[in-house]
Amino acid sequence: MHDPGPCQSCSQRFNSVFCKAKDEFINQINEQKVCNTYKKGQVLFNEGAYPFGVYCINDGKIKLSHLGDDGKEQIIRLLKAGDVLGYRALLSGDRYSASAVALEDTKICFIPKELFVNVLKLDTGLAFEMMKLLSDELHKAEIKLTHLAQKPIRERLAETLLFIKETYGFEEDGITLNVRLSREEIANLVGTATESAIRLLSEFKKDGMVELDGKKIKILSQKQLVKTANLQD
Amino acid sequence: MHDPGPCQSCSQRFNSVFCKAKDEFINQINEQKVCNTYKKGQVLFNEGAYPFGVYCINDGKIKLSHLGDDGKEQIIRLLKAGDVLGYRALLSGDRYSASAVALEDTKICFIPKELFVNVLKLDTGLAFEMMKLLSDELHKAEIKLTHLAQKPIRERLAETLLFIKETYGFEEDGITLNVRLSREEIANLVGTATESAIRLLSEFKKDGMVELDGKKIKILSQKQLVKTANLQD
DNA sequence: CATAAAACATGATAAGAATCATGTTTTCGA
DNA sequence: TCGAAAACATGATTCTTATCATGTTTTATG
Repeated sequence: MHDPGPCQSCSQRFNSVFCKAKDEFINQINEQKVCNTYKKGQVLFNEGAYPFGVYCINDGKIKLSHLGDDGKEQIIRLLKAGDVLGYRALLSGDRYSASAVALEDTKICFIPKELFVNVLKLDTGLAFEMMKLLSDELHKAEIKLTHLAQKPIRERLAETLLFIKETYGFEEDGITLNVRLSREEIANLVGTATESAIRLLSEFKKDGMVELDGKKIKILSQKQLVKTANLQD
Repeated sequence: MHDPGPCQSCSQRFNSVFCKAKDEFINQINEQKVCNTYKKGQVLFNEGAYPFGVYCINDGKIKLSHLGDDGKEQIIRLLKAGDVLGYRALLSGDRYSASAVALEDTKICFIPKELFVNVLKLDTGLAFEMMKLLSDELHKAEIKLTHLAQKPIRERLAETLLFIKETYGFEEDGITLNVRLSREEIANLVGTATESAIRLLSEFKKDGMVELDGKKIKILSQKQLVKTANLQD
């Protein structure tokens, strides 16, 4: 349990999809929210479980991942403060299709399903924000899908490093990725074998693109990384 | 130009996402819709263009595809009568991220952006249907993404054939897939090289799972195909 | 109907990536 | 702080898949 204070003055108030929700509803959410702290590695929800609401990250980092048919993890999204999760299953009327696990100690507020749906019904602006969020996620998924189908692993790893940087940014030094991921997690993000991810990271190091220090990854040449990723736009 | 008659009595009235829209809005859509016929191979819209509305398929089949960074097509969705397309870009406020091409002669109604957005604002039920549609598509994309990352091509081809069957069904004979796709298109759906798709289809034939007659594909053993696809659920 | 172009097919080869094996380093809990 | 387990690293090998090459069949079009 933690107390991030009222939603109205939450540090993420204008970062999340709720940014445009009417004050009236923000007040309601504030009254009904339940806040919690999750330790690194703790599970918010598991694939297959029923959703009872949505989660709003106040501080910390979360990974969302599927289990493939042969039991291998595929990380489908990385989430940070201000991000909302759990809405996909809820809006589909499904069970969760992915598990959510904290990548570090994370503060999260839970908003019950009934309230969320009710606010969504009454606040058109929020509904449109939700549709935009879903559309954007769908877009990203389709791009990723195309890259998985068409790009070699070297390019995808470079792209993944850039994606991690976009998502979590750098530490104060301006070059160290601001998240600790295991090599296996990086592989499960790229969609490859752990050994391949390790090997290619070593190559990237040899090529002077990154510096490796345990789980710390420093980006030495973003330019070269972009080139290696071979992105069109 | 074609006249499918009024939306109120459209054959797809209760097949599309508009199934639950209020009569009042169906009337408005009916007044403002513009219907058109597209010949096989004709383009509805191109990746990069601005969306001016959404399309509702009255009859026919459409493929939605991205161009990968190296110019290779990746088919991301197959659409049929009752399906709506073009909403992703519109709701994101983006340009189209995919092109839409008719797989056969297709009758389509166009609904202008302003009307669509307006109806979405006023009809909560429709907004929720849209959110459900987007969530379902996102779910499918995430599953496909996982399979692309983790499954061998043989399994993915089997899965693709089953997917085509789910989408378009069989012809009157009950075994021939009710769509004509080139081997290249099948490959671009699976995410593989054309030659690999051809080769594996031949193997499937040898194994007695399918029968091939030009672009006609007959499913001889769906059971075996499911097994080959190695699906969990 | 003839003919060119596109699509299909199949073999050979090469490249990419997974898997297996083994050793080292780091992490974490008793 | 010690010891076991997990994570990391790297080489060797195998398997999968793409690419290249060539020939055949189908399709479209003047």
